[in-house]
Amino acid sequence: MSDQRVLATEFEMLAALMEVAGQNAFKVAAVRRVARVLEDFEGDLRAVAAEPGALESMDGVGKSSASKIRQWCDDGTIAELDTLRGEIPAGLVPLLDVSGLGPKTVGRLWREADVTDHASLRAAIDDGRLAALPRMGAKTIANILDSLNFAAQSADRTSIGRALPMAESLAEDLRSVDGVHRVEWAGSLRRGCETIGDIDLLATTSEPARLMERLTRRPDVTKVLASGDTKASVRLEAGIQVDLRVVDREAFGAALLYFTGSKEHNVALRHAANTRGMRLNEYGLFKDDGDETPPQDRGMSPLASVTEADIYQALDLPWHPPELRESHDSLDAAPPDLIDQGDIRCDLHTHTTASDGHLSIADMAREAIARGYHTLAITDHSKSSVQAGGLDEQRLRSHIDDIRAVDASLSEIRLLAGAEVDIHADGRLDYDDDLLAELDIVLAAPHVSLRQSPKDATKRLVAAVSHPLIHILVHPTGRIIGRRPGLEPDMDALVAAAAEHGTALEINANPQRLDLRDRHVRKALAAGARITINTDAHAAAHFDFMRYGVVTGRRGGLTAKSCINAYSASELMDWLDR
DNA sequence: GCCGTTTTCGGCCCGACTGTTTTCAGTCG
Repeated sequence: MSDQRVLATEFEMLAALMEVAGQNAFKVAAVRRVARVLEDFEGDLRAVAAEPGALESMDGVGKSSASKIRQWCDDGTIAELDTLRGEIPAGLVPLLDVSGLGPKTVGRLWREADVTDHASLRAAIDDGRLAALPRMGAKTIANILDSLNFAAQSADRTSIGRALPMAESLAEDLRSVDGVHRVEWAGSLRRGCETIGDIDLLATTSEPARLMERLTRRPDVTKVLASGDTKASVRLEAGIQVDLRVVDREAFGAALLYFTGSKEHNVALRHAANTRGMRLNEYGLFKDDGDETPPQDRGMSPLASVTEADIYQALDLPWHPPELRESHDSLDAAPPDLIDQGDIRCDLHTHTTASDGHLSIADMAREAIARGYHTLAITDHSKSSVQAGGLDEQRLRSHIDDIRAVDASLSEIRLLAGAEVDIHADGRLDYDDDLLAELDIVLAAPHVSLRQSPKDATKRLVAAVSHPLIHILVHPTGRIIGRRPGLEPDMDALVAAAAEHGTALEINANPQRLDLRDRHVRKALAAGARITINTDAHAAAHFDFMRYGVVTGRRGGLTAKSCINAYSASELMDWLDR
């Protein structure tokens, strides 16, 4: 793992321990912010640390954190963190993730009931120590126990590939309730994050009670966590939490903005409002008259509230698409004109029954035609991918003939004969150049040796993108979200080589991969490299993964102009032949 | 701990809901 990733988890741990120790919440938030900055950092951290003042010039990093980072670079530890680790049991930190337990309660459990981890918390519940504490009623304890049991059997975050279809079906169900005017999802799902914590739904209706009842009485609800006039929270069988808020129609934009987040974007917006003599909450943007009582409770009319765009405009800020509302996105700079799914006109990475796909060449072509594409590349695995039925030289030659034959029979679409060629650990390719030259399109991919050192990975991938016959480096790191981290090449070096040699970098749209990831896309674009978004389809339904790739591109600031898939058929052919 | 067209000190987003309380602390998003 890279220095900054390791250090980010150290700062995250520092923040958690400070919380349990009862330290000032703003300090904790500041430390946590540094963890995020480190998480997002791309480049050579030690080089930056060695340059006087460079760390301090990063947003959110001050003198104290800079000194901790340098300390860690020098001797691998942070004194303050070591001290806290010595004082506070490590087992308390995971308790912060148990729903309903916050820093105050965890601190109390530790100091007043000798709780040090999950197991001792259960023991304290069993032997009645918890019930003996003030403000620890039967319901509170039952909720803690329930959360403990839930946490024990479910993953903490859900892939966007699972959450988005779920949100679509929930929203459809709720839209059918009498009186409902509108239902939309917000939160990290709307921002297109690769994993999401829970599904946030926002609704307008003339009959809130009816809507709340529809959600809380769904057959797949396993627990109702909260249920009020304007808010309900439930847990579904699928192990995911759904929050539903009902808002007034006139306040929908303010509410959507608020519940979409990110938290940091909201804070920045509210700050912007404050400096302009205004006050922003989920009911609208109001003139700040200094009165503590919320303006909407005093019958004040908002300056803006109906749409998100109204609010940005009233703040004199450019509108930000949800995908560009993260902590690292600037509030003042006008966002680029992001690519849309409608801009996508081809899929350049797909598989057939020749290797490990489920459909024939002709069936794949039909799926692509149904999606309005002008071109489809058939790119089965190369010989080293034995487990995937990779093609040896002879089979590939006959596969090329098969693709050309089907292509000749179709007028609606152009089929490209391609291959997804393994990049060996040392950077060599799985086929000879003579054979690669016979293909219309050549993809290179790392499939094995995904734990090699960053240095070796960089060498390997730079060799691939520098090869004159390679058009695209696909799923460049080989990561699988939540399962394996994949390669950690020097992205600066990789995107620079890709830009220099005119090789495109893929955003693999499979929601388990999303590789390149959003921040790498940003880097690639800054270096002038081309991006392509492909589904890696092995079956008909996989063509629909495209939207996850598009949203990842959008999070990286991708425009149609920089994306190969938005080219016309002739532009694409020119690019392939260059 | 961080930051500055209010500020180098004194703030730091703000409201809903729950549970345990007779007015509010803690958590969550």
